[in-house]
Formats: sequence, C-alpha cells, structure tokens
Amino acid sequence: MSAPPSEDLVQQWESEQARLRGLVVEQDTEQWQKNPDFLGLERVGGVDLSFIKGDEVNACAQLVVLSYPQLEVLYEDSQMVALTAPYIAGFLAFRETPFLLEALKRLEKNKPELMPQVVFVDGNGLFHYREFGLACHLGVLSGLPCVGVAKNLLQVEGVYKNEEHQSQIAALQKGGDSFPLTASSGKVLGKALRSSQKSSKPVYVSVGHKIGLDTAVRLTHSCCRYRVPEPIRQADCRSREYLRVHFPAAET
DNA sequence: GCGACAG
DNA sequence: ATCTTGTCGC
Repeated sequence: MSAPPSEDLVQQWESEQARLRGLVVEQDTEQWQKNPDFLGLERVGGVDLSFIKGDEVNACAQLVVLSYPQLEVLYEDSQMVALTAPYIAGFLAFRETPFLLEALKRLEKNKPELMPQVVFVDGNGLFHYREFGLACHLGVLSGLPCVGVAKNLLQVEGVYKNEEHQSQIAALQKGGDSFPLTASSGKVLGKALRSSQKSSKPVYVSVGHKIGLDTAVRLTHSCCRYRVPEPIRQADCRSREYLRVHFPAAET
C-alpha cells in the first residue's frame, strides 16, 4: 500500500543530513550541564508522535515540558498532524521533525517562559548511520540542547546486536550502569544505559545537540522513574491518550 | 536470496 | 509506530 521510496528523495535527504551534520555541537554548552546536580536546570522537554492503527498519515504530535528535578508536567501540547514523508530507517527526522518544530514554535508564542532547557527525543542522535539522527536534526534546527534515547538498538557502523552485546547488557547490574557503543572507527557514538534498577533492557542514549555524551547519559538516568525517561514517557502516554479520546476505535 | 530495519 | 490480556515475580 506504500509507494517504494524514491531514490532521488533519499539522496536529497542524505545530502541534507550531511550538510546539517557539520552544525552539531557535541559538547556541553550550558552552565547547568557542568554542575554535579544539574543546578540551574528547571525545565526538561519531551517529544513524541503517536499513530492511529492502520493510518499511515494522521498522527498526534506531542510536546511536554516537565519541571526538574521534580519531573512534574508544566506544559502539554497535543496536535493532530498529517505526515507527508514515509518512514525509512535512517531518515526518521524527515517524517517527524517539521511537526516537532511547530510544537516548539507554538510554545515560544504562547508560553515562552516554559521553553525547555533540554529536549529528550524518542530516537537516536549521533548513534545513526550517518551520525545524524532525529535528535541531532531537531537540535540543530531548533537550536536547543537535545538528547536521543532509543528503545531499540540500531545496528550501525560496526555496532552489532550479537552475543558480545548481550553479555555487555547482562553486565549492567544497577541503574546508571552503562557501556559504550563504539563504531568501527573507534568513535563512541552512544551508550547503552540501564536506566532503572528494575529494567534489565537498556535504553540507547546518544548526543543530539549541545550536550556531551557523558552528561547526556547522566541526565537521562536522573530523569528516569521507569525505563523510558519521564519526558518521553509522558509525551508518549499523553499523545496516545489524545488519540483514544478523539479517535475511538473504528468498529465494523 | 537473506537479514536488518530508531519510530 | 501498531496489532494485544493476562500473568508471573518481587
């Protein structure tokens, strides 16, 4: 039911990723990031899109802003959107970014004082085929510090989900433990993090923009009540709730 | 041909 | 992403 991806489009997207890749800032740029307790950090954002079953186009774009360190929801924005780009692994940003940017724009217009100081993104940052995942894309285009948190491992640049990987996961004993995801080039592209004591399945953290990897991992851990960091979890729950309320299951 | 494939 | 309830364990 879906048209095969146009080669031209994919090449255009690759070229766009290469262009924007050079604008990523992979280090801490904010004062709060250097503080052991993130003193000065008061607002953390989370974004996500939820879909209607069997609907390729319509989705709910969600932005939430939570207080830090309390992690209570200060702001919520749900907006139905019509997606135009197809989902292609490695090009998730072209499908989702425009709507996440619009949500940030609405926030800037309506509650600028609630603009988050860092945004958690559902997906990868530098841990990506061309080192430019969704979290980098949103970071560069918004100018905000962003952290990528993926729930599943993407096999990229020499990182495999093999026995070695499984054994490294088994070695993560307590919440906060992590191990590096190292590309064949030797560069550490991200880290697998045991985000909570309970969940043995890690999350995959990588730099999006304007934050260093170790800071991103430490911050992610500090935002986890459960396996998925609270900002992303809230965005996910609330966008799904929105769909439940506004688009009841179609029966026949 | 086979496996991989963030969300 | 979504399809999907209960169930086993701490």
